[in-house]
Amino acid sequence: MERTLKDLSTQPCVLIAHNAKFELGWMRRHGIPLQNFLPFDTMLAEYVLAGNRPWPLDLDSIAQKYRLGSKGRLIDRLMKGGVCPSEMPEQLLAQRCESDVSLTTQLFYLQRELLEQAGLTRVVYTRCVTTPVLTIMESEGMLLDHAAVAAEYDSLIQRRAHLQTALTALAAGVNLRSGKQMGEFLYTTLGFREMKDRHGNPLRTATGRPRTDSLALSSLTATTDSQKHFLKLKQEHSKIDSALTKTLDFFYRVCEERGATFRAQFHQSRTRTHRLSSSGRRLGFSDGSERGVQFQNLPRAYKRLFVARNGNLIVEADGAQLEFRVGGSLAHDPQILRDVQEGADVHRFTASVLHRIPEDQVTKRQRDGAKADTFKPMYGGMSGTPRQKAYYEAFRQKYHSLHSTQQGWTMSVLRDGCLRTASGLTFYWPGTRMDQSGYVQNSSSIFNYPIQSLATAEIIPISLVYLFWLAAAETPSVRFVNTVHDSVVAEVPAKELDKYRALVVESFLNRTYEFMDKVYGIDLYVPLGVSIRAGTRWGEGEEVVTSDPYRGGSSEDAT
DNA sequence: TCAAGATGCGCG
DNA sequence: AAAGCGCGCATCTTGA
Repeated sequence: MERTLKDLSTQPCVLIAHNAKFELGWMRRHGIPLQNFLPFDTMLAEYVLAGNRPWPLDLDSIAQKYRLGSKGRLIDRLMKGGVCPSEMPEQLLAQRCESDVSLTTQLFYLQRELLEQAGLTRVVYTRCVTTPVLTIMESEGMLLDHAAVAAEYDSLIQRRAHLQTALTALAAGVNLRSGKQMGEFLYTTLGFREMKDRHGNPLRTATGRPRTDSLALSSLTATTDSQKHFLKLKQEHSKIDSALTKTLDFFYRVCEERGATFRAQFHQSRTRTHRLSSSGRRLGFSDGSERGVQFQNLPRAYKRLFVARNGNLIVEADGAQLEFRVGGSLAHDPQILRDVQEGADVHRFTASVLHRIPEDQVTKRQRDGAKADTFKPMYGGMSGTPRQKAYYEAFRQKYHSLHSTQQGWTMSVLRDGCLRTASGLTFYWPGTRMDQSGYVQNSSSIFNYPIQSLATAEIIPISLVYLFWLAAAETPSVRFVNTVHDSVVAEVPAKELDKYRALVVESFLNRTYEFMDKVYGIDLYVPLGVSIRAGTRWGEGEEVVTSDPYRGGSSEDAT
């Protein structure tokens, strides 16, 4: 007897598909509930087997690699050419569907063996259980506040016009957006001296052109008032121009023409560390332009332009110091554990070394300025001023267990060309060598991948999946709208806020510990923490930090 | 005229 | 000689 997908969706069911999010998206649009489907995604399986190797992930390429034959090219060409399936030869289309199903099935059986041999089955399922959640989240989109967007847009448009007039007077005929023209103007016409490294070599772009980005501009020594004036105007112009062209112009049009809501996609197989990436769904506008904005690099200052639907609250849950703590767990670093237990202010330590003063004399300004340096040495950062280097050295000494663990990773890559990490996911750096000075190629990536990967490709997705399904059962009117590496954003009715907060703590801490232990055999040595912020607009509201209540951590208000 | 590369800039 | 990691999008430049 034939059963429909809708029948199947009422009981637990494994769905085997290549790029399952695509199929799940169609099922969702047809009103089929997704909670009973466990996908096995052959694309994600291949991605997990690849680790950080850039293997092709389309079904055709994989089928060829496994010698499963190739699917018909004609339908592919028609699809690419934008032909609607209803216009395609029915016979060919049916053949193509059957061939896809057959290829995917054969691929599944082959991958199942390979994954088991490699100890990667659990990693694949961790990826796969995230897919239905992302499918639903992608379909929600995020809502802008029309009035707030319009006000910000008008003010930036005006300001940019003003800056443009002023800059044109100072740099007639120079295209402010052209690095080439800007470089000639700065370093030839105005005669600025380029930023140099400590050996006196100019810091150039990859192709040897002088840099004109904001960092380079702020390093220039302006001698005259008009030079100072120009630099100031140009830096402000770059910032405003980038905000307008990349973000606000799009927001404004979305509000005017698209009901103030826009969507993005999440990609599970794009990054080397297996964290997610995002890209915007492109929208066409009345001026003929077509553009999109992704969800993971929105300017922080513009979070306040987003609101929840139905007058609800926007709630952001954030993994506290996530990579630092996960690094501490992987290395069993007692100093990181102490820092977390005592709620130490890591940036204050940075500032005290940089400014050579005791920690209790560090000002807020010095502390904030030190933030950029704090975690640079965690991923192998070495270069900088003598004081920065002194700090990097101090970091390596203070967290010596972390550093020696990372060196151990580097040594095993030198020996084997690859590194198997805590989850089993393996990264490959073939041909890695040490040079005369003792510097190992790829060492920064080797320091980073195991930490970034466990933190943002395993821990947060699992927390998200637990939170999503707990909320579906207990606070069903909560709508999940975004996730950004260490955070989850949801729209929550005010009267359900307390209940939702409890679910966040339960999922980000207890359930995640349980999963990491049962599935991966990983006992997190440093407790995780989660901070929650709830407000009418995204990013507003008091932040409340919770450390693990069962591991001696404390609950405190963040400052 | 078009595609690919380079650059700059936003986020964690 | 130099050396934090990971992304996506807009714009300009380059080369065919």
